[in-house]
Amino acid sequence: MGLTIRDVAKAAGVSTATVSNVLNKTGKVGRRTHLLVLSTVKRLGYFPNVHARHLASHDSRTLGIIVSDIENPFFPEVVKSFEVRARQLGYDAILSDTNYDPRRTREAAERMMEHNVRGVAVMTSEISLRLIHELARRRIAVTFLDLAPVRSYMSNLRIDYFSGVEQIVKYLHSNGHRRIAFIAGRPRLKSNLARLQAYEKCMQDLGLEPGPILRGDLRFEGGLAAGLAIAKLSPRPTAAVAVNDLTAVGVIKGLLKAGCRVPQDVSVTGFDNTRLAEYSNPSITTVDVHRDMLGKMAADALHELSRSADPQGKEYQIPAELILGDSSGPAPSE
Amino acid sequence: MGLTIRDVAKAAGVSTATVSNVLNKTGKVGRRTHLLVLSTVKRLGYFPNVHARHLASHDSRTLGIIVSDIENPFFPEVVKSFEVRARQLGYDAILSDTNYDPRRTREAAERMMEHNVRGVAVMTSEISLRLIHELARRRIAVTFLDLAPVRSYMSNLRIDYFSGVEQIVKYLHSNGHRRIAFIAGRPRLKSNLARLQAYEKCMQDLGLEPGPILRGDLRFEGGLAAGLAIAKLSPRPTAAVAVNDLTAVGVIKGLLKAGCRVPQDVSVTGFDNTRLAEYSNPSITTVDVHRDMLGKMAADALHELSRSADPQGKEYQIPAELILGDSSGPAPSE
DNA sequence: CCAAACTGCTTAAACGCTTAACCTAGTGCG
DNA sequence: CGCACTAGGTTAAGCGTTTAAGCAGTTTGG
Repeated sequence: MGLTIRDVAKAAGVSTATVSNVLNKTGKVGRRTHLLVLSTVKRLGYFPNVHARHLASHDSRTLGIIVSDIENPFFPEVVKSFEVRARQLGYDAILSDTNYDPRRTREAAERMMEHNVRGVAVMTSEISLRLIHELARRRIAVTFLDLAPVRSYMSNLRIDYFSGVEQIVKYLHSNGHRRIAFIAGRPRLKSNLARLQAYEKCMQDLGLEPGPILRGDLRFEGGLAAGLAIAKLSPRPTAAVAVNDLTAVGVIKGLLKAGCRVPQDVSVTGFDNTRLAEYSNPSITTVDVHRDMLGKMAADALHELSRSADPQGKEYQIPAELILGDSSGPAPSE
Repeated sequence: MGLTIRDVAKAAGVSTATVSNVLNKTGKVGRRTHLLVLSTVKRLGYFPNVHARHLASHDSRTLGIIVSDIENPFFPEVVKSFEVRARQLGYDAILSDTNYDPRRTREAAERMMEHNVRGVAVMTSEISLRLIHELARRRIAVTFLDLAPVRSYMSNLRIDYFSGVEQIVKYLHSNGHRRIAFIAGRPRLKSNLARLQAYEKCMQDLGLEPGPILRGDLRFEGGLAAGLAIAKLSPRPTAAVAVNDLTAVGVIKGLLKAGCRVPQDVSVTGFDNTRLAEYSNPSITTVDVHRDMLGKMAADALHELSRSADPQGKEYQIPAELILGDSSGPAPSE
């Protein structure tokens, strides 16, 4: 139904190959013809058909990104910077959301294969080994978030959770806090486990006894319950380190509901530096993991992998940075 | 490089047409052969090439969605429900983010044309009339959000802002509030203007004088400034209706900073029922505009438009629903 | 001054799939 | 029995691009 390259060629009085060469900027076309073709394209309102282009060129010039939940405030910024970077590098970007569901994760990976992507950024942990192999077999570059396998055609983006947690704990310690609680997430998730372990290690390094460790759920509700629980503890912790911002918001609400002031009675910290941290009342002391950088680096890593002849996987470190908010302060004097 | 339909056909000892017919469930293949082909597909790990499929079938079976900013908490849920519904209807879905930039909006629309989408949901106001015509010329179905043009191949999703604002104002009125301020957004945006006009109309209907009307910016900062300003007004309004949740959070913070209690001194309301409303401290009284429904209806509308022979545009109403939070209460006694 | 190299274009063969047209048995029916 | 159907396939012609190969005409270098 639409215009084809043939229509443009006919209108400009050249061959389709010439039109193609102009549009792909191969530099094989003379200046006059080049301009003639461009103006014809514009005049007719022609847009090349992506499907035909990919089919003929054996190259989709597409990168995919699979996230577990676009509604999770962690991801939109990652996705956005990924797409922006992909576009800069000349790629089309497609997004799939798995909703934490392994079946949907499989479908997402299959979609990537159907689209013949050059690379895919996997930012979910629900992916099976079988799928990873399947991707590798097709020479599809992969970057993972926090997962381990640095192999051929696979790179890894590693957020420096340890440093992030360390900065929080040291900051609290230097403000006089000694009883520092931790509100954990789901321990199955590697990124959660890393934070918990970092917390334990840091506490020990400072000569403090870790704990209490409360079980959260990465969600608001878990934080709320933890906040209520902490308020009732005796001796009460003077600080609570939550596994992420959302949980921290819950903790704060729980504490307030139980009559504790934040930060005068209890300091609370979050993790991830989502918008929530800024907009919360009080704003939350948190750790920025540079989500924008994360998306950009994922795209760069995929570009790198898919380009070189010997695609050696790499490990990328993403730094973490303490962001002070109003939810933390000096420990109350005993 | 990858497997082709020919490989599958050869391995199964049938023609490529048969494989194609099996995969497309045309029902033209016998039971035995059907199963044979399916098992061969599975055994080899074959996935059809989307580009070849679309090229040959003259049908991309793809729907697009253009949003202004995926980081804006309004959109992720819309996008998600759009994609889920699109998948249910058998479509692939692609997303473009314009970042409120007209140039990027044009690029997004061009991307949709390159992908030969059957329909596109335009959820941004930065789109030019020229582009809309261009889409119409290609028989690409379009659904807009809050924009007017219900024409051939174009439908419109209209959020019932009036009812939403009316519910808020009436609720405040019934709680004794008489001086109700309004924190506006950018008046150029139709959706913002609609809320402002609804506010003015409702106030008049209740025999109240509209105002003061403060200028916000749809953002946190604008709300903050407005909150500080309201605290200083004399006589001070007892309630502030903000154009959206984010602004409401700012207003609350501004009021608190200026020493006003929320909701004891001033009630504050938001709009959109984003996560923020729930997680804010205090939680915000707001209006739910059913974002999940919005995405689903957009996909349905596009499906409808692109399917029928006479694609008459329709108007869809999205209801609005008051959600009570802790940021509002009875007016203080004078 | 001629072969070689370059410039600027055209021709035509893919790419991996769908689908219309066609073929071959088997089946039902008057 | 003969005819029309049907069920279950196959063959081959595209779909709208890219790109290798080719081909004039012009420039370059020894």
